Amino acid sequence: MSAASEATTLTAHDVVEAAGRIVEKDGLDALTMRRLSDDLGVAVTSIYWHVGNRRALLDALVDRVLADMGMLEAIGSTPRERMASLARQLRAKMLERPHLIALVHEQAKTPLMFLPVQAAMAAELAALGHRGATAALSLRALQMHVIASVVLERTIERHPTAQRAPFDDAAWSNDLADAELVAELSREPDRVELFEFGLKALLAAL
Amino acid sequence: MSAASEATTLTAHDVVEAAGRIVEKDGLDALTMRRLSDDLGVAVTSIYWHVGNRRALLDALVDRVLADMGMLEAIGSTPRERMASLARQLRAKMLERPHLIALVHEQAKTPLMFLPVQAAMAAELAALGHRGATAALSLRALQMHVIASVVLERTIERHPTAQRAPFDDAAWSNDLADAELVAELSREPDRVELFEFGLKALLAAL
DNA sequence: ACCTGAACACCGTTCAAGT
DNA sequence: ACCTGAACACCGTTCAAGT
Repeated sequence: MSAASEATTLTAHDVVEAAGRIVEKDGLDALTMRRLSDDLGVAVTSIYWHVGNRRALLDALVDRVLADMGMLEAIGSTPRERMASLARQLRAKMLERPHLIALVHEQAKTPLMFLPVQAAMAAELAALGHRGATAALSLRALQMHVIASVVLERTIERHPTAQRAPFDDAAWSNDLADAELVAELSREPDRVELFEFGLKALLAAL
Repeated sequence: MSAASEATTLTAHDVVEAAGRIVEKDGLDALTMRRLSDDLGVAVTSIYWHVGNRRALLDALVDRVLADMGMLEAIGSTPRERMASLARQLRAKMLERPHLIALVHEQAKTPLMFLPVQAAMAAELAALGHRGATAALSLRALQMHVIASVVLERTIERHPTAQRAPFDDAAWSNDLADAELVAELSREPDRVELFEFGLKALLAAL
């Protein structure tokens, strides 16, 4: 089931699979047509026969990732708890394959990742008496929070400590200086705490 | 003052300026060393003498953008109003040059754009009785919201209507279907409304 | 139907050579 | 100190040619 790269003829599916492995392991920049053809033990040009071109390959890859997302289950006793659990699960799922979700985001398909939980969240919102345009706005705010959390998390991960401030001292050298605040801001943020803070605020605003 | 591309010898500053114009106008992908050298009427290789390489050029460009951000002024009578005004102004400033802030974000320097307002926001938080770690968390949540808003806005702009759902029908074909919600979600979101919703929720959570 | 090699126009970058 | 052209190793892509 796993050793699929046999001597049998190549399929478009094989190409997308191999491309997915490259991106997941070494990032989008590592996915060149030549590297891909090498991994498949085939000439560069046969890739083009199967998937058209690089752009089409990325489209197919994004579709594959979206299809792999699967359904999530709301857990908790109150509507708000259940919505929070959905948001947390979606976030966790996205963080599992950072490079691939970066690709999805680059292709502006991030909202599609939210679809599997949209209906479930709508049910919870209905339980709170929200529907129509109001429910849509809440849904989108939650969606934006989850996506933002993942996108920013990935950014932090890429460049671990690039947080030094150029005009830091100048900006803070006034009477209002709060030493503990400044010290805290110079540390790396607790991402989970930050995610939970925004999540709680949004749910409370419903 | 503007016609600076005279016959005088080239400087690193000129190179960064020209690069900024290219990115601002045609996006990051349009910035190639050869295009840049053409714009400057110079051989490709002299670029390398002045700025090292492409990576260093991008770093310099990011520094320039960050330095150009300038200070903002808190407007409003209550601390919350003043913080909201700062967030709105920062967002507006970032949206002025989408391609350049995309570059800043790609280089993981987005948090640095928040520095000019950080001290001002800290003062407002102090007025609300928040300081230290609590204030830092609030600050970061606000920061995340502004950045997320801009980053997502840019994504939407790039691919105007790529929001069709593959398993849309299946996901929604249950008894809880809310026709108005579904219709609303198929429309483009009102970005300002979405931004204000999250902003209000975060400020209320303080 | 599937795969290949040769070729093209483009990259970023290096380096010896000019003034 | 500043600028150049030639050259290198890489890209994505096309196309005529093979089986």
